[in-house]
Parts: sequence; C-alpha cells; structure tokens
Amino acid sequence: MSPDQVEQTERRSGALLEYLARRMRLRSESVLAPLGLRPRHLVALTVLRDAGDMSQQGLAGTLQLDGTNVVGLLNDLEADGLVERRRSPEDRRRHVVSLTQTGAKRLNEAECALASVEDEVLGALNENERDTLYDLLRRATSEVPATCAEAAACAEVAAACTEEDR
Amino acid sequence: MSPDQVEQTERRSGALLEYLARRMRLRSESVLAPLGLRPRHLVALTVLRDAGDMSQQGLAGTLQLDGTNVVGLLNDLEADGLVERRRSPEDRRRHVVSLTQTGAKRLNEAECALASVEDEVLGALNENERDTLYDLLRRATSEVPATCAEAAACAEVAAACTEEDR
DNA sequence: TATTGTTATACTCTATAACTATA
DNA sequence: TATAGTTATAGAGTATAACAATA
Repeated sequence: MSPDQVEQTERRSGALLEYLARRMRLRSESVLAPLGLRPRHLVALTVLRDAGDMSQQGLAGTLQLDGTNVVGLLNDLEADGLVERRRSPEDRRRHVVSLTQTGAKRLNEAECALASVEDEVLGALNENERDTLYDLLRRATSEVPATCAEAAACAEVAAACTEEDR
Repeated sequence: MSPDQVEQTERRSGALLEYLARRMRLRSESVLAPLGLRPRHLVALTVLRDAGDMSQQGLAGTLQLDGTNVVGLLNDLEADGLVERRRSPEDRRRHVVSLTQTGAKRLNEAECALASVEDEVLGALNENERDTLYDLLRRATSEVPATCAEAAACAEVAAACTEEDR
C-alpha cells in the first residue's frame, strides 16, 4: 500500500464527528439552560418527535443508553410536562412514552435558540452546505441501530485489519 | 410564522450530530480497545496530525477540554510513545506536543480498524455521500473555535429568540 | 504578578445489581 | 421463568482549586 493510498483511505469521519459534536454540545449547554433543558433532553425530544411514541426500552435502544438512565431522563422531562408515560394496554409492563404539545413547543423554542449556536459552530459552512449536512445526518441517524451480533462481526473484521497492518 | 415555516427552519443538526457521534463512539470503543486506545485518544492524535505540533494549552483550546484533562490524556499517549512533550526553547514554561512516528503509525492502524465501524454506523449513506460528509466535517472542524466573547454574544441572541417565541 | 503545566479533590455522568410488577 | 421499569450504589469521566516552575 503506497503512502498516498494510506492518506486517501484511512482518514475517517469518527474523530471529526465526535470533535464537532463536543463543540456543539458545550455551546448548546449555556443556551439551553434558561429553558431548563440539557443537550441530552433535546436529543430525546428530537427522537420522540421524529420517530414517534415508543417504549422506554425502545428509547434506550435508539439512544444507545442504559435503561436506568432513560428513567432519570424521562423523570426530568415528565416533571416539566414535556413527555407523557402511559401504561400500554397490550402489555401493562410497558410505558408508552410520547411527546406532549408542551414538549413539541419547547423543542421548537430550543431549536430556535440553538440557531445561533449552529451559526457559530458551523460557521465555515454556507447555507447550502449546512442543508446538505443536515440531510446526511438525518438519513444516517434514521437507520436502525445495529444489533449486537453485527457489532461483534464488525469488531472481528477490524481486528483482522489491525493484524494485517502490523 | 406559519407552521410550515417552523417545520422548515427550526430543525437543527445539533441533536443529530450528538446522536450520531454517540453511536460512533460506543462502537469505536470495542474496536480501539485492542490497540490500547480510547476514542478521545484518537481525537487528540487526529488533531495533532491535522494541525501539527502545539502547546498543551493550545490542545486544550482546540479540544475544548480542561487543561487538567489534557495532562492525563497526554500521559497515556506519551507512555505508549505515541506523542512527545518537549520544553519550548522560547518559553520554557511551555510543552510542545508532537506526534511521533509510532503515533502516526498507530493512528493509521486505528483508522483502518475503524473502517468497519463507519460502514456500520453510516450504513445508510453511499460512498459518495460519505465523502461529502467527511469533507463537510473536515471543513467545519478546521474553523478556529470561537472565543468566549463570541459565545456570550451568541447566548444573548438565543435568549432574545426564546423570549420572542414565547 | 501572570502564565504553563501539574497534582489533589469534588462533582457529575454512566453502568451494574437487586427489587417490584406484570407476562 | 422472563421482561419492563425502578431504585440504590459503585465506577469512570470531568471540572475546580491549590501548587511549582518560568516569564
């Protein structure tokens, strides 16, 4: 493998994604504080709006978050009347979580407030490029999260790749 | 403002970015573990490669990370011989941090290993779209982080926006 | 006196384990 | 017996404060 090829093929988006997300999150915190929200609340509300009602377990899976953490998250949101927990009629163990009208409104307010943060963090991109970015992110995140089996297979491939490279 | 306009203008990339970055990070952890790296190490190495040598304070600023945290991060990386700390000749208080050859090699290995993670997390996007995403992220992150003054101004604008919306 | 880096410490976030209720 | 959700608790991650060396 030539050095040029290495340059071309081995630069990945992962680190950039994390780096950009961190900057966005740090700036967002101060803007969201007056609304009584934290970035993770916004993520949860966004998922509920975009994907619709779901069980707490479903939410945990989607957010790749531990179930115990979802409890606390929903406690916050429910205390503010932004989401609702209802027992599922089909399976009374389940709680169906849904966005309330108040929650949808608050989410809109938050996104409006975050416009300036986005202007700042994505300052290097013009309007068209931001639209493209939003579209790509939207589609990438709408994919169902991979199963554990897939993740394991993925780890295997990566390990082989590392061995070969050494 | 009409409901349609609200739909159009108030959907922001922040939550999506954080959501996608989290999924990427969780998957990356297992793949990077055999290399003795954690996602944040990779971010630091990536920044050092892309932006070149810098002081610890510079690194803290770039990574939007507390200085005390940078110390621990660099301790890890230096113990593995992936980065080097040298006293600056001009200002002996400063440590100039630079990527070693070993570090550059390890970074390449890591990025290779992460290819399968990216395939999984960005499964909904085709090759072209991933290139576009990489390009957008690359340009967005190469922008200098905003100063505190700018962040404060940004918060003000956001607050005004919230008031108006209520 | 101010700044760079370090150490010690407290705080927050996240995950693991045991419990209640439904199935 | 297994699953959805909850609570209590321990471990990891992150930030705040005091300190040493240099400017």
